[in-house]
This record gives sequence, structure tokens and C-alpha cells, in this order.
Amino acid sequence: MPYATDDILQTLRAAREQTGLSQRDLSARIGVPQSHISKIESGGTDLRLSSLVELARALDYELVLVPRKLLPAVEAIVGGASMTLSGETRQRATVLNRAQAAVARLTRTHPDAAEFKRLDQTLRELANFQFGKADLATLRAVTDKLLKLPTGAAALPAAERASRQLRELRNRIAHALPEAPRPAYELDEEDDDA
Amino acid sequence: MPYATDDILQTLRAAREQTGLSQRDLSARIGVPQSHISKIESGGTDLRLSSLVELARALDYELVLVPRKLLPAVEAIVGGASMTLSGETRQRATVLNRAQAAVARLTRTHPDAAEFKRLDQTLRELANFQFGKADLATLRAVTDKLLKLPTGAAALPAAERASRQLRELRNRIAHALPEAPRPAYELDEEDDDA
DNA sequence: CATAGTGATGTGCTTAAACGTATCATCCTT
DNA sequence: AAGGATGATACGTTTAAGCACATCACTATG
Repeated sequence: MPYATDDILQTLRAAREQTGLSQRDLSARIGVPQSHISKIESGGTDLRLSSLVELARALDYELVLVPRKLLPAVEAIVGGASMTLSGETRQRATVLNRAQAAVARLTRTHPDAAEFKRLDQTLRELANFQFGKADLATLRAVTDKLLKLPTGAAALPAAERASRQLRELRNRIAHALPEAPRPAYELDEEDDDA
Repeated sequence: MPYATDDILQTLRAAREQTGLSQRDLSARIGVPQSHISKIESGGTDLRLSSLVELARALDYELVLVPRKLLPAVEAIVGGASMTLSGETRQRATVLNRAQAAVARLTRTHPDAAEFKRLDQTLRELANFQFGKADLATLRAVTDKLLKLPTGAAALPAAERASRQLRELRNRIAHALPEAPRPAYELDEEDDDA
């Protein structure tokens, strides 16, 4: 049943994909089953206002009632057609998201470790940048390391190494230096390259 | 249950009052009982998205999903706090609304009469003005005449008179002339004054 | 005072949203 | 080929929105 509310649902889906969240991620965030998110996004259900607002806020959106006369002005700001974002941008969002999740997990097991707060802060700063394929690979590799980290106290040195690598990445991008002095994805002792 | 959707409902109510519609008018327009409108506006129900959109459109509003980052910019345009409008503005909206309804009724019974289309056009133009107490009284009086008009063909001369009076009113306001040459509410042969 | 229009409430019925849980086909990545 | 993650569907239960009809107190208006 194609309601006249299609663009809202489309915006919702675009917003979710833009932030690199899966339907399951989002559903977990607001405490509903994934099946529900799917039904909503495909227009198979007629959302209640409270649900819509909750959903929108989880994606950092807000629901606004706009007089028709002012619609063009507002759409000029918001960007009317919710642009389909490039695959690269999506990958970047996804990996950043995974990294934050990994740090969050580690923080839960080590609430005392200051290194994790520093890591989280670095990740937030990285979220403001637009970076290339090599940078993406670096972030992806570091994230994988963080995800595989055991929850024991022995993880701290590895975490510190990851933290340092991410700060270097941030600084390089921030200062727009040409390229990494040595391959960015040569992270550790073991594996050497893609 | 004070949802986080209060401002939306408040905007809805403000929009309705601004256009001079009663809950019954609005309910008739979108085909729901008045009790439902009341429950909605008082936050006693959790609207479905389709209903909300329908309601908003009936009031010439549109529902838009705005990224939090752009919220200040959008609110600057829309006017954030839905200003409580003065009682005079409300009366003006109400009477204009009644007048349009009266003309619409007459048009239905006389689809051929060009005078009614002219009347409707004049009313639309008047809607763009801000007018004082005397003008309001004039409009109110003419509207009452139109409302009491029989549906027979004999109504045409009276309609023509009303049309002329409204055009004079519009011209006077548009050109900001000091005041009506003769009391605006001396409309017809019969009654003489308030 | 009577009448008409306003918004707020109440009661009952039908339908569907919300939710839990589970399965499915499809992609990638290993 | 095996593995994990993705989004789309299905089924059953509970709760409430939507709707209709009816009443109420309040306020202007004649």
C-alpha cells in the first residue's frame, strides 16, 4: 500500500545506511525486533508517531512540521532528495561504526582503563574526516585487531598500540600529509600485506 | 502521557486555529469524528503516520525528517516556537473561513454564476491583508448576508452587492486609505447600525 | 433565557501496530 | 564449500488506534 509517506521512510532507510547501521544494529538500539525495522522500511506497516520519533532520533533525525509555503526553503537546506551515497562513504561509516562498537565492548570490561576513552575520542574525531582507500584499510585492520582482542588485562598493550596507530592516522589526514611514510596496513608483527 | 511529540501536536493545533477551523471543521474535512481530533490534540492518542500526514496536509503542512545538525537552520525558517496568535488574527481567520464556506455553498447551487468566482477571488486576496476592527466588522456583516442568502436565482443581485462591497474593502485596505467614506457596516437597506 | 457552536470525555467494536521468535535466500569473506 | 551477516517474511499474542455515537460544560450569540 504505497502511502504518501514514502519519502519519510526512504529518508529513514537512507539515514540508517548512511550511518553504517544494519537493521539489526538499529533494532537493538531502540529495542525492537529486526523484522519490525524491515517491515517499516518497506512500507509494510503504518508507524505510530511515537515509534517514528524514536526511530528518527536513534538516527539523529528530528521530525518537523513545515508549512507548505516554507517547504522549498526547508528542502533547500535538508537536501530534498535523500542522495544515494557512494559505496565508499557507506563502507567508511560501517567500519567506523564497528570500531566504536569494539571500543565500547572493551570499555565495558575495563571501565577503569583510560586508554579506551582516548581511543573512543580518536574515533569520534576520525568520523569528521573524509578518507581514502588506504586510510580505510588501516582503520579496518585496526578495528579487526580490536574486535579479536581478549577481554583480559593482557589486552591493554595491544589496545595502546591500536590507539597510537589511529592517532597517527588522524593526524596524517588532518594535516593532509601526502601518504604514510610506511604502508599504513603494516600494523603488527604478524601479517604483512593485503 | 507526555510524549516527546508534544511540539508536533502543538503545531498542529496552532495551525488549525490559525486557519480559523474548528475541530469539527477539520474533522469533517478529513472524515473523522471531532472527538478524535480532540484526543489527538490533547496528546491522548498515539497517531499513526498516515493519519498524521493526512491531518498535516489538511492544514497545509508537510511532515519532514530533518537531520539534527540542520535543525537550527530549519527552525530559523519555520519559526520554532509556534507563536500564539492574537485573538484578532484568529477572528479574522475564522470570519474569512466562514465567508469562503458561504461562497462555496452558493457556488455549488449556482455553478454557472461568474459572480461567485469573482467573490471567491476577492476573498483570497483579502486573506493576504491585515485589517482592523472596522474592516473585520464589514467582512463579518457581508459574510452573514451571504450565509443567509437563499439558494434561488433571486440571490444573484444580493450576491453582486456583497461582491462589490468586498472589492471596495479590499481596495481600501490595499491602498491604505484613511477610513471608509461611510460606515463600512451600513451594508444594505434594512438594518442601520450595531 | 434560549440557541448554537466550541472543545473535552466516555463507551463499545474492529482492526492492525507492536513485539517476540523463528525461518529464509542472498551475499561476501575465508 | 563453509561461515557469518545481511534483509525479507511468517505466525501468534497483546495492546491500542481508528471510528461511530453520545454526552458534557463552556461561551457567545440572538
